[in-house]
Amino acid sequence: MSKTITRQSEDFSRWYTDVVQKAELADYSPVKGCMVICPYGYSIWESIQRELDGRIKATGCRNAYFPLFIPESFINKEKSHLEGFSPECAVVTHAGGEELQEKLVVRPTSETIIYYMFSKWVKSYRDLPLLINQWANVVRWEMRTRLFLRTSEFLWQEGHTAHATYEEAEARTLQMLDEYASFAENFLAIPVIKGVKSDHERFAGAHRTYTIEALMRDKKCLQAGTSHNLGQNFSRPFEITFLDNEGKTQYAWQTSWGVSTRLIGALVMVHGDDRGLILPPAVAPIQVVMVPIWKNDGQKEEIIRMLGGLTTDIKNAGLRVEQDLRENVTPGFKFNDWEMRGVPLRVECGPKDLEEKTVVLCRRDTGTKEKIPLADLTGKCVELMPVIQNSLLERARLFLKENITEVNNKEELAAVLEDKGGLVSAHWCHGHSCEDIIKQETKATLRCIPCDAPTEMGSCVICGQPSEKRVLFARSY
RNA sequence: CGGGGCAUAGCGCAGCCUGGUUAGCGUGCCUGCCUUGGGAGCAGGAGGUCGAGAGUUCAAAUCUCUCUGCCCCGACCA
Repeated sequence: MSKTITRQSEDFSRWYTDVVQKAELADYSPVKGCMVICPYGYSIWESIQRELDGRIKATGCRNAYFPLFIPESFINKEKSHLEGFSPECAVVTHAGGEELQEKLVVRPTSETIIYYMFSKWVKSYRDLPLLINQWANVVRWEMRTRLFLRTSEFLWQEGHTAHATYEEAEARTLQMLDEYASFAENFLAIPVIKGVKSDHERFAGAHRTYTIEALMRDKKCLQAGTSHNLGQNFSRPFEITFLDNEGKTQYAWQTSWGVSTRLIGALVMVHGDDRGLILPPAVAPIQVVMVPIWKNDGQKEEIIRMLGGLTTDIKNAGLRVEQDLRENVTPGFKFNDWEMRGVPLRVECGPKDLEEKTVVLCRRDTGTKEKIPLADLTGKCVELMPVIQNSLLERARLFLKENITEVNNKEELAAVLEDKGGLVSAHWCHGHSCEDIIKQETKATLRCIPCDAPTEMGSCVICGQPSEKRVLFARSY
């Protein structure tokens, strides 16, 4: 393994792969397109899970678990769902040494199997709303894969709900979109744009798809989460019906929503720099790392004792702290190593500090080093956590803002996408052919119709037909 | 599925064109010494079906053929 990672400016894509592997987030598996999530990477996922699971439950959902295998006929029940997913499904044809009577699809998403069960569970309007979430792995046989961003198997949570009215389902769809946006911004320090997908980019089987879009440091966009209003598209084929309070049979109105391990890829690409990962304190598995420095055995003992005391203090203050007592590597190596892993704060403690009753505190996000009196260390660490968290969010917000460009014609749109990159805000007629022309000519896709876009009369940058809102286009992952 | 490339130690590579001692280098790993305030140094050591199969030859990592796998570009894509 080489000592340095590729610079972002040199090759962002290689930088990303280097960081993911060298920070030990993930590794390539022997199975094509699949990845191994390493302990450090998995602890980030656990951190995401813990927080998001709490937020989801707070909205009234309960966790459940549905099978990995779905009867092939289930996938076939909803036409656009089938068309969307069947090309990328892994299918089990044999088991127990025999050919199966009905093939089993390894879930690419669980709408069908969950709604089969919903049809058994929902009988009365009193059973609604039904609010279920599951944490699971799903499989989609992608042609081109990238660690965390698109792998054949990935981990996610998928929420599935059933409601008595369209309005309730729409409200739940938007509620979860807001939860995701709030989670991304406040926990991951990733600012996002909330919006609606075009008909073309809509989830296979959905009535309407909402998205949160984030901008990576290479100015490419990433869909960081989605929330779908499914209408009655699934409740009809799966016969999820209930008797309303007038005794009439009604089909349920449904939603589904999810975020995945892709969020880890977003964390890397939104905050990272040439030294590696930068983790916001809220999500960081290790928030403070303690590095001892010594010249001889006498000092070593004394410094380790002092470090141990400080570590306990910091831990008791509620922070996630770890000591790096490895003896076979130098302090310099450790500095670089922990910077690679994105730990927000590093405490250096050596002979000089012992003498002066201080330590050196180094911030990962700014790189600044500060000499701190021993007595002030814990307080300072606690105080810096929200400061760093906020500083990362503000930095990312500014970057996002600076990289949304309004354009008013096709030439401008192409030029901005080519030279500046980022998101372009343009008028569009809602026609699929215009969307497609832009994709063909600029490789940019329609990311979303932003929820907060003001009404503004204009004309489609391709066909010139009237438009009431600007929408966002960008090249994306 | 179309175009291009690669396959030799855990990882990254050289050797192949022009066949010929015991297949080498960097890094990582192990042991010891010495070091430690920004990726230390020295010494010793372990580690190889040279992707698989067949052929040519006295002799194949090296030449020929077949197969397999992977990577890049395109096409495709929640």
